[in-house]
Amino acid sequence: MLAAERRDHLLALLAREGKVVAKDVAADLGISEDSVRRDLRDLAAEGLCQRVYGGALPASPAVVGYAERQSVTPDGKRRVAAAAVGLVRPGSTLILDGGTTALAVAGLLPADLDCTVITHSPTVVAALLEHPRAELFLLGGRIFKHSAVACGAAAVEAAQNVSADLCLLGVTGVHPEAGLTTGDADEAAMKRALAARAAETWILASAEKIGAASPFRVLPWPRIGGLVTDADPTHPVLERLAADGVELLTAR
Amino acid sequence: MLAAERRDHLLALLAREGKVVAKDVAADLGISEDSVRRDLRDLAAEGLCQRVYGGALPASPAVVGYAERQSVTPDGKRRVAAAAVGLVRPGSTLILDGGTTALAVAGLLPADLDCTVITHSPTVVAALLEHPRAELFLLGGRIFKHSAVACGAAAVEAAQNVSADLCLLGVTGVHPEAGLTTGDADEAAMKRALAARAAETWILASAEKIGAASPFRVLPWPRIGGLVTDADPTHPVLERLAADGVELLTAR
DNA sequence: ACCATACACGCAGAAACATGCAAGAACAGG
DNA sequence: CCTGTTCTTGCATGTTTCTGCGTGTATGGT
Repeated sequence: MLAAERRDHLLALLAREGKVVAKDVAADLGISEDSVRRDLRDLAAEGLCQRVYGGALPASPAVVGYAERQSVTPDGKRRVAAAAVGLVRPGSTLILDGGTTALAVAGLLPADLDCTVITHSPTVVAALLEHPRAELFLLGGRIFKHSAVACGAAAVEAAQNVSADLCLLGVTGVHPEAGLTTGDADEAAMKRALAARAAETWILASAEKIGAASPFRVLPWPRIGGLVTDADPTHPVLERLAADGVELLTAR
Repeated sequence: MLAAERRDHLLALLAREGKVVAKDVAADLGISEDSVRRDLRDLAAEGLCQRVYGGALPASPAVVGYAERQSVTPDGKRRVAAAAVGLVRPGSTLILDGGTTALAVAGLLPADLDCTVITHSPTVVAALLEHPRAELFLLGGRIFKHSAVACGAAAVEAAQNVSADLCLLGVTGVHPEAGLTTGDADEAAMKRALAARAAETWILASAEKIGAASPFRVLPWPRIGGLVTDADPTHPVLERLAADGVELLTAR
């Protein structure tokens, strides 16, 4: 049985039965419960299911729809997201970006987390609906379909009215000269607006983003609180960042 | 039986029966009363139910909305939604409410529909992401979790800046004296704001809503363009509406 | 005021979980 | 074809979480 096959089986089971019990599946397929748990954890990180004690339940259709359009969330993003979760303090206010990495963060936040989450991503909202103690605030605006987030003048303006302790931002490039970059101008403007409204901004960037550059700059790169990545800390770009006083959090 | 599943079961029961008796549920599911009590205590702590001696009652009428999201869209709502789709003109601007009925409308809109959709529901946005020619505008604000839509002052204010040709609004009650009603005050205010920004407002109400009344009024009922329902047009409430000049569209 | 029932609390066994580790398979490069 | 590497998988470990039971207390009905 291939790993991918197992994943498909779990998703199919989830769709058909409405739930998955780790123990039962393990027995049915003749594999260890650990593997099932590992698979479920990965699926949950991609927003394709909701992990619960003993197994998993279907995620909200909105999240599944978005997650399926993306390719599988690579391991790097999952690790980065898991590390970033540690930055979130209970009782604080968090600005959470859109995109797969930020979505993975949302999926990995503890279910009973007591904090306020501000986001411009409908998908992140959907992922956090089941968190009873999380207060959600959605920044509206024109929807940029490619990444399914609100962008444009209205969204940037809406962002002016909020303040937060921490902002977690995903980018597609972390480059010495270009700074922190992304692939769309409106999106870059929105990310910039978000970063400006938080006391501290941390960047989420899996290894393949380090040293890469996209067309539009979000921020000149020393202007951030820290960076979460799974890349080797000895990477020249990261060493230069560290020398500039940017805190690095290495995900493993 | 998973713990999370038990919780869902309790919420569904609460929505369907209007109450939960700890002893009965324990016997039905073959679990100890302590577990049921523990679950109810947790749910109450999350504001999802109201704990009473012997069991629990729904926290607010809005909880019904929450439970509805779990189950499949009933046939009546689907018929109403299908009929409402016919009201949407290509090239026009549409304000679409949150809630299951409006979501069903979103799901039934033709894939190549060329129009602008304004909504305060992240779920509706997710449903329309695959419509390449649809321009989406999301109204942000504090998320009202029970129905997963943006509400509150910020959302109402955001609504002031849009205008549309048609507004499709779901309500939970259509009553001769109470008017058009829903289960939450903020939600009612939001729906009112949406209706005010459209040239014409149509109400979506499946048969069980006709003659029912919820705590909070959205609009006094003659102030609408039309009503889509699958109820019998000879229903006294509908006849009175028709006499007041409200257009009726009967879904079959 | 009395009694039956519901309840909260603490406890202990059981189940689920995360983590580290090692054996094996798949893979890439020479 | 061989070798070193990476990835996967199952197992062992310790930890956390859940659940049912016993005890004593609170509540509501009679």
